[in-house]
Amino acid sequence: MHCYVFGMALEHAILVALAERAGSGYELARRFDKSIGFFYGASHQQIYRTLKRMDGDGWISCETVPQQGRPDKKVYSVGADGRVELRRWLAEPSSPTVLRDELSLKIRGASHGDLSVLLEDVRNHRTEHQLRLQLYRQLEAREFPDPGTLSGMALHQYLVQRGGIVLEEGLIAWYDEILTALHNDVKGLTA
Amino acid sequence: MHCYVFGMALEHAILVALAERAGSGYELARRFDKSIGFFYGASHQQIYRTLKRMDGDGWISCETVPQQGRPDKKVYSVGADGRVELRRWLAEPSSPTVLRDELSLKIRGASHGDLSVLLEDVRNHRTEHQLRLQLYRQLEAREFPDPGTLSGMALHQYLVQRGGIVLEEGLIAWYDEILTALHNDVKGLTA
DNA sequence: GTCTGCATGTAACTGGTTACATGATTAT
DNA sequence: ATAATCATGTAACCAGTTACATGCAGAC
Repeated sequence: MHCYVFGMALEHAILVALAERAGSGYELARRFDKSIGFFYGASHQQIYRTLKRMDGDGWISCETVPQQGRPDKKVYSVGADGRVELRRWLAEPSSPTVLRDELSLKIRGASHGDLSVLLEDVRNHRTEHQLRLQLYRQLEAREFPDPGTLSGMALHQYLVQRGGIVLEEGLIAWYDEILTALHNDVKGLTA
Repeated sequence: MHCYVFGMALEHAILVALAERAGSGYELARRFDKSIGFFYGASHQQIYRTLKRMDGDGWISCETVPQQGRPDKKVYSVGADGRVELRRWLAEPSSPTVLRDELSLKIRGASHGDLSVLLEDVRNHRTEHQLRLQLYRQLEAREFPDPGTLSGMALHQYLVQRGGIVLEEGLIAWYDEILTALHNDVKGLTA
């Protein structure tokens, strides 16, 4: 009767982010809106709370930085214990990918509701993911103009970016398939 | 100051499942291990708890069915109020796709740990998703041999299945990209 | 004067995970 | 004997969401 203890991974996401570059809670929240956050979302409240706990555990340390014209900020950086924990966590088998997609559930239950409203929903999701894909491709072109030459950290960041692109492309192809199939289906029913 | 209230979607997943076919908590847990569950995971404890609440809310009703040689089971089915709620929920804009992938986080932080251990982890994930993809393709071939002729519920189920296939293919392509790139990187460093 | 950005948090709630608990039947 | 499948749950805990709360600076 074995049992893996997964979870509490936001701490590790923050550890990775702070190991790349020290930063404040606010700034981490911005970073989690982009890059890292696309694979691991987190709200600012969650981030502040977790930073406090990690500071208490001695994984990170905090320095208050006064600024002119702006509120003070607390800049956190990874300490020795945090680096040990990061290493430990990296060596651990990672938990399976979790996908939670309400839209696919609605597609599955589509016959119990209004199909045209649902199609509008699919179109909206498609638009959103199309925008995100464009953003990813822009970032890719700007930050990694010559992928063949990358190594180390830059290569790792590039590979994660690639994952985002591949997934978004897949989603969009899927939305198109849904729209085509259900559009034909609606026409077939009303004709 | 608008605010969408998302969440509590397991109830709706169960509503969709029970609208397809009435069933017990145990049986729903089995179904959530397959098909629906790939896009919306849920443990049996969660399912039992939620079924109880939904019964209390009058969305579903329960009938105890005695069996020979097996424990009694409680078979739930969707009632009138549940069907109303299902309709209401279907018309609502659906929450964005949530992806939580620890592995991509580890790739990003790879330089702070042992790369070969991480590559093993990527290989394991690849194997798991390859198996799942094979399963999906088997199901597709068995249940939907002639996709062009589908309509209604069968078409909707097929489309969700297609989403699974597209996503798994994307993930596997990504894992291969990672393995190729990091394998070269490791060789470059040790050479 | 109003909105956006910077910057930090608390409190209440909801949803999800883990561990524990029981007990019969069937197959190896 | 031992494990797997069928079948149901409770309790404690942990993680994530939503709402509320404050306050300054600079742009329009």
